[in-house]
Amino acid sequence: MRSAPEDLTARSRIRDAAIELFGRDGFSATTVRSIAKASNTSPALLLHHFVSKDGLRTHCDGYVVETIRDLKREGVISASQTELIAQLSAIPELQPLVWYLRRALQDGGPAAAEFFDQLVADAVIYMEEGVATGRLRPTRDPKMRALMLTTMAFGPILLGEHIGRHLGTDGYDADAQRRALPVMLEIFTDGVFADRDLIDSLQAQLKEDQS
Amino acid sequence: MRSAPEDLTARSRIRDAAIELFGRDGFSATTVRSIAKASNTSPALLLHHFVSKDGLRTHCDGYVVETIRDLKREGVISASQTELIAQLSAIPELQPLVWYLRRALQDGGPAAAEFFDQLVADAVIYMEEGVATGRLRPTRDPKMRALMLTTMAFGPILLGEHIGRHLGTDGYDADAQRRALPVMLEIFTDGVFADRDLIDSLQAQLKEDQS
DNA sequence: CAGATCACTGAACGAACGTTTAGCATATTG
DNA sequence: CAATATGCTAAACGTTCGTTCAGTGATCTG
Repeated sequence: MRSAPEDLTARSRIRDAAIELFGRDGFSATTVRSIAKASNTSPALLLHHFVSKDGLRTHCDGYVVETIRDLKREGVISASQTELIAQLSAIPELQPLVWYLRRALQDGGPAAAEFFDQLVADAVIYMEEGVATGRLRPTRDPKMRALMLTTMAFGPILLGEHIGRHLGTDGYDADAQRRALPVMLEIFTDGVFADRDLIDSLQAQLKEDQS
Repeated sequence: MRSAPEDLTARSRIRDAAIELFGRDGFSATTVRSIAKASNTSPALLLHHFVSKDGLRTHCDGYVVETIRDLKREGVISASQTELIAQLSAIPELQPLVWYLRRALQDGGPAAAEFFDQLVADAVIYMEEGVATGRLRPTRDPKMRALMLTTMAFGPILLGEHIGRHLGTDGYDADAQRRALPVMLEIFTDGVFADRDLIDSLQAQLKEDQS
């Protein structure tokens, strides 16, 4: 993933090939033999290093989570969920990582959970700072807002195929993100609802429920 | 899906079981034998009716798309993408349909594409009406806004597992949606960004590019 | 330099997969 | 009433799956 395959140890070549194939085709559609072939090794060596196919998945999960954490610490990528994936996508070598995360977030499992929770926790802090400096509006429920904004930020990423079909791009790539930016800023600066009836009536009702 | 399994023909029982299992476990993790068992039939009968496992998938795709279209026409569910899934989730018998769509949207395929495109097209119309009546803010790019709002609306649905973990709910169910509603209204009424620097500078730049 | 450890392989195993086949009832049709 | 079609099944086929095994050559170790 970082240099030419022939330079790396067989163990890391297997891991990189697995991350790419698991992410692209899914876990159960990826065979041990296809990973061995893609990494120029043998099925037996794969199991020699990782015990079983499930063991390899667990190893990949841990590796991906750790890599993301390292990239954050090194400042290569920021902790903001809206920018994180964009930044990852901008580095071609890390593209398989994005695919893998995409697949893992949907299929579940501990790696995806840890990744997602870290993202939400970061968003809470990031937004607290934004509110303090006056860049972001305050909210009555910071944790809920961070949670919902994080999940919504993943919508375009998870459905990148359909965005690509509409915009003629390769998924939700840099070009698509650039073209979507104006309406995204529109939405998140001025909102979408023009009148305040909806939110006012809800807040009145919530106050009534409290008393 | 509509009444007790023993009342239906074997053909429809197979189809319903397939929709449930494909949606829950994915296509390649679901076996012909497991579908046959869940529908109280035999693998041979499944292939007698649907030629192959792929044929069954194609049939399910068509059935799901057609069912959604019928429900829209009958007025059981609305065409608004933000409410559609919530309305589908509210009808327990249709829950497998939501799972199936979720899986199909991620895996791709013609059924998911048609479903998604229909959703975006409906959103464009729905929002045009909203702007005309003054309920929604106007936008410079109605199609792009409809596209992005539709994809973002799917974020919480696709990542329901993680929302459930944070809120203690069963995914993005009715309870989770109710609790998220205040911040969602907050976000889509007042926005998130407090100052207009971001959007102003972008618009200035866009104007500059035009000239 | 003997012995243990390590990276690695080809061949094979049992299980499970999607699919085929031959055949059995029960209707429908000429 | 014979003939055809339909709904359905048990058994088996060939393939591919994840995994095991026996063994080879290189490298490290005492």
